Amino acid sequence: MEKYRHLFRDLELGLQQELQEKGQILEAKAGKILIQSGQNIRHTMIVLEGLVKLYRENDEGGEFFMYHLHPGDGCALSLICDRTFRASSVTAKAVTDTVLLVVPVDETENWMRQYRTWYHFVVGTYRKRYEELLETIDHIAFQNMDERLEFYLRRHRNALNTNVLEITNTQIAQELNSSREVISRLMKKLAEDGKVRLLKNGVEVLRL
Amino acid sequence: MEKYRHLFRDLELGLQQELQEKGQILEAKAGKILIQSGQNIRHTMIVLEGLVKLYRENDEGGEFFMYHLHPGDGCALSLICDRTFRASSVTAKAVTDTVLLVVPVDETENWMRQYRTWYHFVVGTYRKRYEELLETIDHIAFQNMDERLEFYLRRHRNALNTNVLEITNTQIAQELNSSREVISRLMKKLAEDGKVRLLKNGVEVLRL
DNA sequence: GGGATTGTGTGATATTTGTCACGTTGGGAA
DNA sequence: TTCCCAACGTGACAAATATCACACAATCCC
Repeated sequence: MEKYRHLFRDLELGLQQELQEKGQILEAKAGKILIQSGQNIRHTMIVLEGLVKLYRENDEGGEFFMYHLHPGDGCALSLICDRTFRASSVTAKAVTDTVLLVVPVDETENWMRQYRTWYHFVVGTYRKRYEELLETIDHIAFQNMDERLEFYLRRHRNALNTNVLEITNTQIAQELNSSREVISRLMKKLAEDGKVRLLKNGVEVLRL
Repeated sequence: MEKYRHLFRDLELGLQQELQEKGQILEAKAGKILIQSGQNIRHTMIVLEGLVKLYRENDEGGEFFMYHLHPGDGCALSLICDRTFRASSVTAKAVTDTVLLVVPVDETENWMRQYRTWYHFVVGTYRKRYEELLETIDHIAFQNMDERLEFYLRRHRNALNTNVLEITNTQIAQELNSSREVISRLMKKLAEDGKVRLLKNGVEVLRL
C-alpha cells in the first residue's frame, strides 16, 4: 500500500487511513475480467497499477470500447451498476497485469459525508467518465471509420504510453464494431500516409 | 412550491425545507435554451414541470439527441460541467413550457454531507443518465437508421405521453444526425408497415 | 512433415446512408 | 390574391461500410 501513497496524496489523512484499513488489495492478470455487469456490485474499485479497459457488449456478441482506467482512477461503474442493468452490459477487463484497491460500498457512502475530498474524488470520477462517454458518442455519431481508427490508435498509444501497440486488426475491428477487412484497408492507407508502420504482430504509431 | 411537494416526498423533511428556502423557481417557455455548456455552471437544476431535452452539438452544426428530463429529474450536467468542457458541447432546451427549481451548487455540496436522501438522489441521477447514454451508444453503435428511428419515436412518445408527435422530419434528421431525405423514406416504410400514420404536421405512433 | 488454427490482404459485390436536383404542397404575410 | 418560405417526396447517383470468397503466411501441436 505504501508504494501507492502518491495516488492519494490529495485526500485527507483520515481518509487515507480508512482506505488502508477498509480497502483490500487485489491483483489480476492481464486479460482477467474484473466486472461483468448484470451482476450486483457491492464494491468500489480503484486502479492502483496497470490498465483496465471498459467496453459495452450486446446480445449478438458485438463489443464496443468505451474508455480506459489508469492508476488513481476510480470505477464509476461500481457506483452505477445494479440489478436493473439488463440484457446488454458493461465489462471491465485488465489490459495489463493490474493491482486494484477494493472497498465495500457501505464504507464509501459514509466517506461521502465525512470527507470532502472523497466527495470531490467521486464527482470528479463521474465527470471524467461522462466526458469520455460523450467524446465516444461524438466519434461514432459524427465521424467516419478512418478518423475513428486514428482516434482509437491515439487513445491506446496514450493509455499504454508506447508507440508500439501489440494488437490485431481483428481486435480493433471488434472494439470499433466494424469488420476486419475494413480495418485492414484503412490501416494500409494510414501506413501509406506514413502515420503508422505495420509490424508482424501489431502497429507502430508514427505521427497521429 | 406546494404543488410540487409530491416530487420530493422521499426526501428528508429538513431537506425539503432547504430546497424551498435556498431554491429559486424559474419558468421557461418552450424552445428556451436552458444550459449551453462551455459556460461555467454554478447551479443545479431540477425539473418541476414540463419536459427538457439534452443534446450534443459539434463544431459543424451537427446535433445529437441524448435524453429527456422529466419532472423530478435532476440535471446531471450541472454537476458535471465546468470550464474544462471544450469545443463541442451539451445543450439543454425546454421542449414544452417548463418550470425549474434552481439551487446554487455550494448548497448542494453541503446537502451531500447532511442528507442521506440527497446523496441517493444525486447518485440515482448519475446512474440514470449514464444508463441512458449507454443505451444511446448502443443504438448508434449497433443499429441501423430504421431501428434508431423507431427507438426515437418510442422514446418521444413515452416522454410526451402522447401518440401524436408534432415534429418535422427535418428535426428528427438533425437529432439523429442523419438527413431529411433518409428519414422521409424510412418514415414512409414505417407507414406502409402500419407502425405509424403520417399527419400534416407530425406523426401518429400506432404500434412500436 | 502434415494438419489445424489464427490472422492477414484483396477483389468483387451488396447494403446502407448521404447528397444533389427538382417538383409539390400548404400556409402565412403583404 | 400572389408571393414566399418551410417542409416534404422522390429519383438518380455517390460514398462509406459490410459481406463474401479465397489465397497466403505464421504458429502450434501431433
